[in-house]
Amino acid sequence: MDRSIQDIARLVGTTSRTLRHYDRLGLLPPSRVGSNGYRYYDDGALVRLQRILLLRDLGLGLPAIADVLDREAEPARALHRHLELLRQEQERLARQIASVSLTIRQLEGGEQLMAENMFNGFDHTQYKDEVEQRWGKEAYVSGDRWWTGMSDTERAGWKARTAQLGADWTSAAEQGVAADSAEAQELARRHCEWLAGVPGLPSSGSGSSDNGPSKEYVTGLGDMYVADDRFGANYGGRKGAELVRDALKLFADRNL
Amino acid sequence: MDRSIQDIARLVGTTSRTLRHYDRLGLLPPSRVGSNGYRYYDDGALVRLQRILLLRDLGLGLPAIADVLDREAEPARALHRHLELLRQEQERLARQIASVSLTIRQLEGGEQLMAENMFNGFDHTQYKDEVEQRWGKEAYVSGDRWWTGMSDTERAGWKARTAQLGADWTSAAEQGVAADSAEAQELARRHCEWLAGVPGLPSSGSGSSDNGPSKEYVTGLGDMYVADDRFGANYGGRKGAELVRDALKLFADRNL
DNA sequence: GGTATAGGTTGACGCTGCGTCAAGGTCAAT
DNA sequence: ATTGACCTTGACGCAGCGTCAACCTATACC
Repeated sequence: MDRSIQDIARLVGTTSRTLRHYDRLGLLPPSRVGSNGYRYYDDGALVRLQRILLLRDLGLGLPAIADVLDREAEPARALHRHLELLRQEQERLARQIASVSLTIRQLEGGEQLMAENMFNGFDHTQYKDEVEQRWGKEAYVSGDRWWTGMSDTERAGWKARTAQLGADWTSAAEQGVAADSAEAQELARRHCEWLAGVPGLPSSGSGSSDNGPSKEYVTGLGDMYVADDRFGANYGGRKGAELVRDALKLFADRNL
Repeated sequence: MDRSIQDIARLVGTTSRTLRHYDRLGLLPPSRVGSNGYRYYDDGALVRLQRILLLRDLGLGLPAIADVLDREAEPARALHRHLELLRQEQERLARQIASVSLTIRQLEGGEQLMAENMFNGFDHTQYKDEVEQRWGKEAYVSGDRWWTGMSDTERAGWKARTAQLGADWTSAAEQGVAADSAEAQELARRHCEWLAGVPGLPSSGSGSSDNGPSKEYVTGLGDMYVADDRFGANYGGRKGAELVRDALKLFADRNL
């Protein structure tokens, strides 16, 4: 009545290695072990194996399967939890697919679309004159190289990260957060951190630990946000831009 | 101008461990390494890192990212391939979700967990011999689609027929009908007919008009009914299961 | 100069679910 | 006895780092 490990494996369409694996995990011990060490499985073990494989096909992990089978935990509850996970995973995938599709469209859209994207995110070249005036030609050149040197893909990613910051600023502005509030100051900190990710900006300190943008740069940037509607649009309109400017100035005064 | 590993890591929102990992993979070597072994990154490295993280967020693996960045392989092509993978994964997830949902509904519908699943063609195809080994996963998939693709009325009808068959087997067993009796053999015929309605089952005829289940499949199924109490429960307990098994074997020997 | 603190370095294990050798016993048949 | 099929127990590999561990370095304060 007992069957060898291979017999069982072929019967259910798996491998002997898997069965040994399950044995070691304690998930499916053989019903009998010969004096030679051979594993033998009876019908009971076979049934258990079927259950295991069924649950596995449903996507449950081996520990979860052991839980359901051994502790008689109500399968429905476990499956409900599992379903939640699957749904989340599916959503994550859907978002990823959307991102990839968007990126592809942008890539294939050519230069035109690129320009629009650049403007949408943070078009450094658009402000060539201002940047040059304030920070000199080198700052502009290196910044421009950085930006134009990016592929469309990268620009899209930069845009995405920037968008999160913009969204946070916007919601803060809508909630009437004060510029000197902890929340706004935290946003300001993130904003500076984000700025530091842009190479070629004038740095305040030469030390490695403090290399954010300079105080002047940050305050000037805030002014620019207010002065230029295109910037403000990314931060919740005029009110948002003013919040950004004020919060940045406070933050710069205090920390830079 | 160079920044330490921690600076860079915080800048882009990752960890120094990750950067070391990328270094070891050759994906992102530091722009400079101090005599003390410290890694330093310049703007170029920062840009590259941002590209890496963007592609990673899109779900690409590190080798694929290296491909895109180093070999100047057209990103669009790589992304198209990647998109294909993502879509497949999403479909797989969708099927899994459908399966889990179905299982939950069945559980909450009140009856045996695995039994009905197996009837649906989910799992009992695993009782296959070597020749039929290529069935299985595919049977699972098509079985799932078959079931979830049915309308409610269809499902109800199928369930009713299944239940009727079970009831008839049970009453036959209770009346002590013999496996080789005309009555039991008629039930066996109905049983095979019913089986033929489940897609993805190994068929006896390779291309013939006779596409019922194979002889081996039917006898194996009978063995399973006896081996597994949950099946037996649908056919009047152990006695019922044994009747089904014996009758099926006889029928298979004679007619398949 | 000593020391506290923060940050740097190179290993190396852990996690998931097995696939895939490697080296060597066992069994049934020739 | 030999062959060939099957069995056993390790142990590495994969993806992408997290997480110690053990041990330098840099900076700053007293």
